[in-house]
Amino acid sequence: MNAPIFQRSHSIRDLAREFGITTRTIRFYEEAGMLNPARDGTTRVYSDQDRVKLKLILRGKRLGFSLSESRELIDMYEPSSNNLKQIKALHDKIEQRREALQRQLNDIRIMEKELDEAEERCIAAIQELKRA
Amino acid sequence: MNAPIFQRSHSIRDLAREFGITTRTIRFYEEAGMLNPARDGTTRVYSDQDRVKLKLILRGKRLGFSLSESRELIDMYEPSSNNLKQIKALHDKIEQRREALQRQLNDIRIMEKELDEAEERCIAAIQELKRA
DNA sequence: CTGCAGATTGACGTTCACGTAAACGTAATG
DNA sequence: CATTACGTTTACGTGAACGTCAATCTGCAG
Repeated sequence: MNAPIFQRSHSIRDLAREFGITTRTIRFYEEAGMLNPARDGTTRVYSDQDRVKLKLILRGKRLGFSLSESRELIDMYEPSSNNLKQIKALHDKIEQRREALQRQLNDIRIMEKELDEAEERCIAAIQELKRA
Repeated sequence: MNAPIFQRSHSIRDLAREFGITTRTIRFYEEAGMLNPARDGTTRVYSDQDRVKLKLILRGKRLGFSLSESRELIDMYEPSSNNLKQIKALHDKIEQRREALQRQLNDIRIMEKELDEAEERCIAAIQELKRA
């Protein structure tokens, strides 16, 4: 009767603990229409899919995306639409996101280089102080 | 009497135009203590160094850093301190930033992969609709 | 049954990152 | 000289992303 390795459902508290956020935050994402957990009575019950969505939102956040941008990302996982025009619009958004990521990647590379230089100056300053 | 290629000073409007932000934003960054432009009378005069700082702030923004985090990044460029302890603390922060960037880099890689998959599903859906 | 931990729904508060507007100075231009 | 363009400070407004608190409702251990 151990806990199953692959849980199919999670409580709001479990998810909050797992991702290091508060339950308020999770409920807020639901208010924003990004999560639709099932209910056991009034209590929210989160599926593995809900967990994945939450993960996507948080990763988006780490990358500096707004919640509505993250929602776009989530929507890309459900080509539920059967409207060609909508799907093409989605495809465009995917390309836009990809380009945004490329820009970020570039920023990161530049910033890493600059951190390297900053570190060198730092180390040099330490050496200088040691000799003085 | 042409404009010099390397300007030593810039007006607030020039910078705003160059970076696609408003003058209000630039003044706000000054309020936050991240820029200290010289003054010609009351008018702000920005040096090339100020311009670089602004660039750093905006790059930080694109990477999802808060303004105070960006300020930390800026501080790394001026090992003005001659206090060994402070320099070492700075060095630590540089390492922390580097690790944060690594996490971001990882997030980006994952997200790119997921965008690839989303695109595939998208294309598949389009094909499907074409045959129907 | 009692009590208490943990869930829920409002509703209001807060911080960040600016926007917006008012009131004013200054310099060039027609 | 009047207008236009740009600059300044001061102050209040705003949207996003939650925090906090109160009131209420479960479920269950003792």
